[in-house]
Amino acid sequence: MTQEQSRGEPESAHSDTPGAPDAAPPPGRRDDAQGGDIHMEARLAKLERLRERGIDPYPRRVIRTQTAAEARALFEADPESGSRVAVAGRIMTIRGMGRLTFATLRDGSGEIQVSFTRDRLGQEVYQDLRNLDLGDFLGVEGALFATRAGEITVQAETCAMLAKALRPPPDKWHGLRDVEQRYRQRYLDLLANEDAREIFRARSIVVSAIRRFMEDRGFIEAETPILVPLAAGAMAAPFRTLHNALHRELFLRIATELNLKKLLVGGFERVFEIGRIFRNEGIDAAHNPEFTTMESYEAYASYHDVMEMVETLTHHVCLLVRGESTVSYGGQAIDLTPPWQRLSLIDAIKEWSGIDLLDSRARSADGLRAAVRDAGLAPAENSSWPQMVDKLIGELVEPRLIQPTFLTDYPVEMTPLAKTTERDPRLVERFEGFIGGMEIANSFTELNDPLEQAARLRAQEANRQQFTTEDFDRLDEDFITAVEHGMPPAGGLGLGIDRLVMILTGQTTIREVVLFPQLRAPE
RNA sequence: GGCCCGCUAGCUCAAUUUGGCAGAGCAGCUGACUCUUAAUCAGCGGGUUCCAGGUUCGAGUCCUGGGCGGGUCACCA
Repeated sequence: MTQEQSRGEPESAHSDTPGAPDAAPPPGRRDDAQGGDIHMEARLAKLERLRERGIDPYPRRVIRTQTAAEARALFEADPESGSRVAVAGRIMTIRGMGRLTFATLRDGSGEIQVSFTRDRLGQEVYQDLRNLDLGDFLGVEGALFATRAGEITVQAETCAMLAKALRPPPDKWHGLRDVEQRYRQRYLDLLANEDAREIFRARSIVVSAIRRFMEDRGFIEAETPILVPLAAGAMAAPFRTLHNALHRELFLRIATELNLKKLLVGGFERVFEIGRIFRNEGIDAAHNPEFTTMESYEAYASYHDVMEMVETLTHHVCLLVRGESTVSYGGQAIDLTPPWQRLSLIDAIKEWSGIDLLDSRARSADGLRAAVRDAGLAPAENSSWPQMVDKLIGELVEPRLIQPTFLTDYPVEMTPLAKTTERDPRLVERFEGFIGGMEIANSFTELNDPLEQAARLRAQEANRQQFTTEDFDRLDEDFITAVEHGMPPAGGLGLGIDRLVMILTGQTTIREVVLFPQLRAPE
């Protein structure tokens, strides 16, 4: 290292060996589960040696005038100029050959090779290179040149330790494979695996593209409470928590729906929220207990308008992320170009199960249960009518909807917040959007009749009593009061961001698109 | 919760079939080397084989129980 330091003992002539290694900590082996081992001891010894040489391993100031990518571009623009640059990054590889050493630095823009020679740096500083390890952050200043092999390289004239790493990076060749460790220590995954970096870059693009798309359409973004006195607006079990000062039980929201609708009452005509919601249920390839949705509400629109918006938005985001309209998912080519297929739920179930949900025999829970059994499924003994419809959709319909499809017009029993259709009061104006056999969107023409809304939610409460499950919505009096003040007709939407990112990045488990997915507690 | 698979050096993996001294590459340490890029070459150190029992002369390997992870089914938007 150069800069201000380098007043050590002149090294004994022949050996390039720096300080004696016997100053290392006691050799007792330990392993604190993270590599508190020989590697860490060696690095701590090097850290100490740097300090003895008067070098701060964690300096406050950094001189960087180019990113790695900028430095390379500079050289490519004019290979003869010998431009001087100052780059900084993490040491990914280092190769010493006597009095010449090459290292590869990586920063946020990419990688660049740097070279050190004893001739240029002097013996003392060159010796200090022995205190470098993979993973350390280093700053290098010098002229650009191309090696015989053509690699653009910074010929170091000075170099400075920017941050010493005490633990080694993942295997530089194999990367990090252990799935659990990839999730628990995502930073190592990002460090080692370009694929992982790409997924989360794509996710960032998706979120920002959705936000811009909505803003361009005149929607304003809202942030509504996550801690709520009643978890309503969807059918799911909530997480509970306790507010100490209020001595009150609170819940984590399971949807942003009801508060956003209150904003419609308040006069905002187009609102959306991108945020985390929480559902206390099982964890699998398609479910993480906390996940991100974009919900939007548009006054004077219907679910037909929302359908158009969803297909346009999804296609737009796909183009931005992938540069084309198609994605490959689970070995199938999927084309997101609008318009997407529209399919009535009643027709879909009739076609794939033979059951006509509007037929009088299928209207009762017992009648439907018999029909579902005839269709080869095994509904639970006391399952409710909506639960069995849900099962039919999940087992027979959803897996077939690989190409983007809107499933439309659901039974009123399973959708308390949507307006009924004009031609059939047993159905509501609702659609769900499916891609790759996975639900990614849910939308209604919102129910704005306060009396009917209250009655429908009371029916949900009654069902929850009868079936003692969480599969029914709750009656939120504050929400009813708001609707009683008058809510404009509106089209609403819930879009699953995580699943959309899965589709767009070709991932088949949600954990690959959530930075820190929920896992069981260690130990 | 049921079933299946996995857990071996810091990392990635062998050895498990047929019970018989637990190995390699990378990383680490020592040395050589001025154009490497998974640098190379020589040498060295490094293991509670996830845990606890059991069978056996002998267990990484077989048996039982447990832990953690993954997959799948069930549950669940």
